[in-house]
Amino acid sequence: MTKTKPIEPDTATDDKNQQILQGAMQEFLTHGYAGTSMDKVAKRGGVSKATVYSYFADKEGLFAALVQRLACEQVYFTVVDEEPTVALRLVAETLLDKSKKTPEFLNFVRLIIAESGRFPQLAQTFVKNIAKPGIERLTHYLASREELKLPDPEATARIFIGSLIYFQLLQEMMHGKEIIPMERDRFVDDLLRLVLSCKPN
Amino acid sequence: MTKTKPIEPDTATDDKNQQILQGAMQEFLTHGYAGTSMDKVAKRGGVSKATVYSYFADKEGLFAALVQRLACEQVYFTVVDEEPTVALRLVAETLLDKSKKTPEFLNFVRLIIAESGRFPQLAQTFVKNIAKPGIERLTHYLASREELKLPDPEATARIFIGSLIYFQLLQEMMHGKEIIPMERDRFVDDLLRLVLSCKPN
DNA sequence: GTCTATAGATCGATAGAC
DNA sequence: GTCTATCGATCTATAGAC
Repeated sequence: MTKTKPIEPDTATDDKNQQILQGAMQEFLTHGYAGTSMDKVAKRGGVSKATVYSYFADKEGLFAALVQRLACEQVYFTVVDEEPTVALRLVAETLLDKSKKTPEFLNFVRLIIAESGRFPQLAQTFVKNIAKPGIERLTHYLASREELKLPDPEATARIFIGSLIYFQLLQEMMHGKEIIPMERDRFVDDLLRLVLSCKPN
Repeated sequence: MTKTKPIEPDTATDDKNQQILQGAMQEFLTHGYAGTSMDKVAKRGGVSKATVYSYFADKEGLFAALVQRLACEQVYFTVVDEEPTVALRLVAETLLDKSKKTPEFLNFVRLIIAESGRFPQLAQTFVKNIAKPGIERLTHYLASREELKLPDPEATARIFIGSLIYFQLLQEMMHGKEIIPMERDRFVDDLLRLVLSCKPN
């Protein structure tokens, strides 16, 4: 903001670097990897194309840097230490609200899936930084609640999260809302019923 | 196969048409929409580029025609009329084996998700022709098995299918197998336990 | 009908001025 | 460091020969 630039050790995140990544994010999230041009990235970031290439080796390097940054920032959901009916419903609603509160997240997931064939290690970055921690948090919670008597908390955690992600995938990402509509609460109710009212034989 | 071409009314599916679509399929499924060039489509189909444009108006038209065809051919899974432990396990294993038996299917789902932002109506074609019938078949089965006493068969069907799709998405499509491994049977066992051993309070 | 050849635009990446 | 200008390749789509 200030015109006089304060003494800023170059260890900090560069200003232009952030500008470029910001512009790159909008382009890649909207048009995908192949559909994004370095010209538009430069224009969107308010710099010249040569400047982009002075900060990133090539298009792949820029894309990888962007995915790394987004994968570090985003958090799927958190689990509060309350009784299951409260905590699990909160997890479900957090997940289902995620695309409303941060609409870029839906596009980010779409982008990762779209490029998971051509950039397998970027998909693995997503799994490692976002999906895995989420599964582990929920697994830990389910295991800690002994009253649930779950024989396999990790499998149940995957079922819980997976069915919610699929719901979002079908209704929002693939625009299935109008074709196979279902109220959010109705789905969550049945999911909670399955996990909570289930006792091993 | 025969050299002498039999009298074939042009109402039937054209030969060149099929060649082009076949070539287009390999290219689009591998490289996505923006990453596919009409030159390569033509080369892969064994025709010239001008011929491609004589059969399809433009790149978007070709892509739409391909998705329409694939969405009509593919079938998610079928439900046999056996007792739940048998029928549901068969559904689960059919779904999880789908990508092994027809590896193009994984790429097809990836492509649909990848382009669901730019081609929403093609995603809806997928939902209408593939996802919705699958959900409806399983819903009908779950509702017909009164011993399950499921209060909301459709929601349960979505949970069942969704958790399986997510498993495939994470383990195979996003290459999460090595990062968060889980045996297929262990996951299916827990999913069946949830659905089968659950009685309403 | 199907081809070759090519137009016109845009791509990723770089050279050279400042 | 950042810019403008540009290269060679590749893109979608079409014109014109056969």
